[in-house]
Amino acid sequence: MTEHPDAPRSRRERPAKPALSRNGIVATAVALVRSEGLQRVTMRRLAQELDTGPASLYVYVRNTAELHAAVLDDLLGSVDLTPVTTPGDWQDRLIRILGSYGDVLFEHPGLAQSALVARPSGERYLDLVEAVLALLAEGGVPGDRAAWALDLLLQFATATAAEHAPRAGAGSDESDRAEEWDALAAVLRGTAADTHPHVAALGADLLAGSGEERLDWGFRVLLNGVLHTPR
Amino acid sequence: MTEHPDAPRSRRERPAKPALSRNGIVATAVALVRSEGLQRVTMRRLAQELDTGPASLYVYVRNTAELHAAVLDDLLGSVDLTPVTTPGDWQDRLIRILGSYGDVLFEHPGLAQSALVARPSGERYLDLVEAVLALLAEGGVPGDRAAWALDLLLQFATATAAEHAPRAGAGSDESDRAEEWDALAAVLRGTAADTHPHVAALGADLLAGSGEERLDWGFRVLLNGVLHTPR
DNA sequence: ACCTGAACACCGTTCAAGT
DNA sequence: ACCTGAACACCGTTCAAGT
Repeated sequence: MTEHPDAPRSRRERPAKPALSRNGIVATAVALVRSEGLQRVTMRRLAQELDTGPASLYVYVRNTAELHAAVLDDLLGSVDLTPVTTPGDWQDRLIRILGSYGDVLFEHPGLAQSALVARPSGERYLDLVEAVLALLAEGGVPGDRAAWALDLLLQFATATAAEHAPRAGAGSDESDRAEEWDALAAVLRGTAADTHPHVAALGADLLAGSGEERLDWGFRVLLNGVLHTPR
Repeated sequence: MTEHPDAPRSRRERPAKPALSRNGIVATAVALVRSEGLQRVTMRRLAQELDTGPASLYVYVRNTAELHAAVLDDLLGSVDLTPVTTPGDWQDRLIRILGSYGDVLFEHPGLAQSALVARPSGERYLDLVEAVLALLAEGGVPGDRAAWALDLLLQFATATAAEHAPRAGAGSDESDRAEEWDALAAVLRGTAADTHPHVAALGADLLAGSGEERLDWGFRVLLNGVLHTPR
């Protein structure tokens, strides 16, 4: 109303520093996570991006854990929930949704790690929960089991993604991971058959299979298990 | 042989600074984890305890992740593996072993978090793996399934323990966790039945049950699932 | 009332230089 | 050859003081 067309001409230099707000902070954090990865999204770095000091963020965000939860909830917006209403086997559709959830986390394993410790509870997360419960109900899973099955399924997907998080500290990556895998394979090969017969017998089979195959099998194990295990 | 009885009398002040070694470093780290918790066992703090600078540790330990893995493997020595050779139902015995593994991790959730990212591969871990595989074999689980079931079972126990890890940063504790739980309960109560009918229908049931009950049920779900899910 | 500079109390890791 | 002081490049969080 009484707003000047080009109002406060004070000290504004280029892109105009927008006022801080929780949404703005989270949105900037999401953009930063997308472009540079979670490791770089520290309170200090985020503050710098917003052209302020880190202390200012604490007016809108309780701590780093809460920030991560908010970022994750935002990213969860890209989970494909359409299989809820698609025709076909309910287990396959449920696994497709969980797989989509897993995909999001696989791109940000550090967030998966956070999610394990501080479960998100935002809008998008709630939508995901609703979708999973809807399909479990469609499959005839009793309510009391569905409640716990939900956690089992999401925890499995989350933990599997978290396994790929970079270890803190010095930048490692593919090479480190491969090295680790080789080391583990060597340990297994070197395991004496007389002290660890079962390990020796299975040998390389213990490491067989792609992550995707294992994930899919794990989901089916959980679903079959839920169907066969009353409380 | 040619050792002087009270040899190098040089600069030694009281408890005699022992020479550094990988074992000594890990043993000190374990003691420190036991007495002060993982959060306090940083490279710097550990070096201080050993009366040297942090750089010296890197002669014996590649990085923090490796140190954590070594500490965990040591602590795994207190996992009770006796149920392997005890009479009784194999599933119950297996769950007892997994429960004992879980107990160790529950005391050090931060280590559980590390274990998720950098799987241990030490002696004690191998003993645990052997025990789990032995019982799966006793239960008639085919080898190819047992190999993957092993990971599923250990990952579930590990992830469940990791959930209790303290969020990095400012010291939180019981009160923070209770607050979080209340917040989640409030979100569930406030969930509209028309947008999220299944969430609303289950309501507080979603949070029902103690951690122990859920853990036990989870193990049984996994075992039943494994028995019913070929690869 | 709202915001934040500056400080507090730390980190992991590396590497040039010492013994 | 082995070890390490000192530096590099950071952290999260708080709070007294400013506007």
